[in-house]
Amino acid sequence: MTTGSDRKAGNPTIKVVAERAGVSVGTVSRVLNSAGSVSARAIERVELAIRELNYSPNASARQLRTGRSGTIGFCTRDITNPLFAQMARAFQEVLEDHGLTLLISNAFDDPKRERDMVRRFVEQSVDGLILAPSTDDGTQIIEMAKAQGIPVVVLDRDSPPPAVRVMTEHVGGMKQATSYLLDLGHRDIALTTGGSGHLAGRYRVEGFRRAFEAHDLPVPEHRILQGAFSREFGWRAASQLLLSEDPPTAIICGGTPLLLGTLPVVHSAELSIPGDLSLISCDDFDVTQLYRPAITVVRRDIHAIGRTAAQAMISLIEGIDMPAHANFRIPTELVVRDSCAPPGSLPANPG
Amino acid sequence: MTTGSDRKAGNPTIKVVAERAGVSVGTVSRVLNSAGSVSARAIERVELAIRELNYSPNASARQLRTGRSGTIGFCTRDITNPLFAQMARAFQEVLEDHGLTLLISNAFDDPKRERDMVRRFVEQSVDGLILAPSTDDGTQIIEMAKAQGIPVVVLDRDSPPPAVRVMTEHVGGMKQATSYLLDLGHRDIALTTGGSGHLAGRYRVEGFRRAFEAHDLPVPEHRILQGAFSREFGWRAASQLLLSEDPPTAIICGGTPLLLGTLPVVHSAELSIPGDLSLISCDDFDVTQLYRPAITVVRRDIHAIGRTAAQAMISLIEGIDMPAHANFRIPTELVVRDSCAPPGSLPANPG
DNA sequence: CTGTTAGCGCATTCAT
DNA sequence: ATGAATGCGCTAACAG
Repeated sequence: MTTGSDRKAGNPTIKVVAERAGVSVGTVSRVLNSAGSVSARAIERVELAIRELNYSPNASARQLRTGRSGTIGFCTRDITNPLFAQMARAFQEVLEDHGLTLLISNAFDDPKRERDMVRRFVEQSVDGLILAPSTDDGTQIIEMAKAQGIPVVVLDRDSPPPAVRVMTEHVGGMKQATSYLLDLGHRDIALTTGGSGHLAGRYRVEGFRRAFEAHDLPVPEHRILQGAFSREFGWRAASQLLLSEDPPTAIICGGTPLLLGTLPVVHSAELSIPGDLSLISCDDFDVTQLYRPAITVVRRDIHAIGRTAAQAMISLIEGIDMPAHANFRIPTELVVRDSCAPPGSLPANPG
Repeated sequence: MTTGSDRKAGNPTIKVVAERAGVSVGTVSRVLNSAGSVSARAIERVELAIRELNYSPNASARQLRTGRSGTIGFCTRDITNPLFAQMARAFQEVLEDHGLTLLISNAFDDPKRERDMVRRFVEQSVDGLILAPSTDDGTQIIEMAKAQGIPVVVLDRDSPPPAVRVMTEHVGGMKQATSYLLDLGHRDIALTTGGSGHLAGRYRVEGFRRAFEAHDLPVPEHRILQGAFSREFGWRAASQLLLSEDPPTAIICGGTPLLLGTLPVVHSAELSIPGDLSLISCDDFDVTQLYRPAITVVRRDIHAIGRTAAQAMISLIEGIDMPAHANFRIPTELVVRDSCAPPGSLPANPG
């Protein structure tokens, strides 16, 4: 006996249910959708038939007919990143309450795949799309979705209207983190973050600069390393920074993947934190909380972001009036832990 | 101007494309599916029309007609868990090569939601389902899917045939880890892991026991804490273990969430690793690699598991003969790092 | 309150 | 090589 043989068992259709219940398909459809009025007796008989047949309506047919699917697509850059994983959870929490199902897909940080996934979602007639495109090219994707009249919520990224945006106060958050280091006495601070194609990257750089300006200090442009929001780049940047003749006394990592790339370099260079190097990361997940010393972070409420985005989506779908280019801004908070100290607290790296 | 107004822009249909290209819908369909034979000239005209109209076929209609959707559903217990997130990536890698799209859903560790999600997937007529049910009750879910004739691959869990299973060698892995500790001189070793409703939980306990038996030592049943694969339970178990009069000299955490729950307790009890306590975890992710001291783990190749499962799925779908109850077993490997030492290496916790 | 019917967009069979 | 016609399962409009 082999598997893969008995495909297409031919599930019961609404017609079979109708026959079994001794009513018409119209009536079955009405009880299925709690629409129109049906006699208690009919409801009972239909429900019985449904149970007996283990009937489950064919979503394709329903979608074809109604144009709606009851699903929302979320296209992540990398589902492996806790940022997106946690957001997905938050989305789901509110979408569920509205009978919507979240479908998650993973673009591997590849713009081409991203486009494919969005197209898939559109073809599947999702009722809405939550996007966090990997580059500003993402605009194209957003347009694509909107051209189909599908409501779009965009995360941490600019977007042509009408699309609702949910953004983080990166500028303020980064300015606060940088100022904190400056106040501690650091002057040689480095920032590693995502590329300029990313709004989040640009804003972080902006906040970094503003802190120096507010302190009447020159901005150390050469300490701004802007590459990608990847572990890989985090590693490269940290290597360049820490393995040089003249390492900075502090590093701010503009995202968890950057931190994950930085830590191994810190370890292999046998640098102690915060003795040899002060460290701040953006976003607060397991590593930052459990690492010893615990890492100071610029935190944002992922859950709040997720809920806000999902709520906005609901409003869009339900046709509730909403400013064409609504823009929700989520604040950040500096969580001070043990990874920062005044520079030179301990003798520098032997060598 | 408000959003949420211009819904249902009425995407072009195959009929519109046909008119524009000056051919029949049948011909358009043929070029769309590279089926039958079409003249080069017709192909050209159709493709042009498609581009001009930015046409994209309606998946619902296609699915309704063919019964296939080109999608595989993956129902995770918790997408926030790197285990599932990484598996998802691996699935995708191979599915993509076969033109299949992975749809991920998140069950929040709730069997009821799990059932809902699977039902959703079935209704959406996914071509296959990859499941890792949260409890043995999951059997019901699996049956549900199979009743519809949908190929199912089950991860780390028993299942009634026909469903392909991909399992980890938990018994051997745990036995090896326990033996390692035993050989180091530990006698009071605790194991925290998921409940008995989980195959992975049962197998780990089994391996733990076998190690003691192989050393002709009595099995410390009272040190086996079997609850859930959650951070919450990890925390409770560790608290009970470490905040007692008589703490064990070593703990094995049967999964990353357990470790994440254990670490905070270790910190607040001000225990040093491996001085006061030796620690081993199952599965190797960021925390275990980057934590100082780096944590010894029972590693399994998540990527291999994912690829194997996806390959099996492809075989099932393509109707390739495969033993009805095929069972792939994935080995584990003990990665020794710095979190274990002989017991009593340092004076115990003051008190 | 209920039955009948048209048609959603597409793949496919049968002619030609 | 192509066009015409049929029906996948369902909802919604209409008639009764």
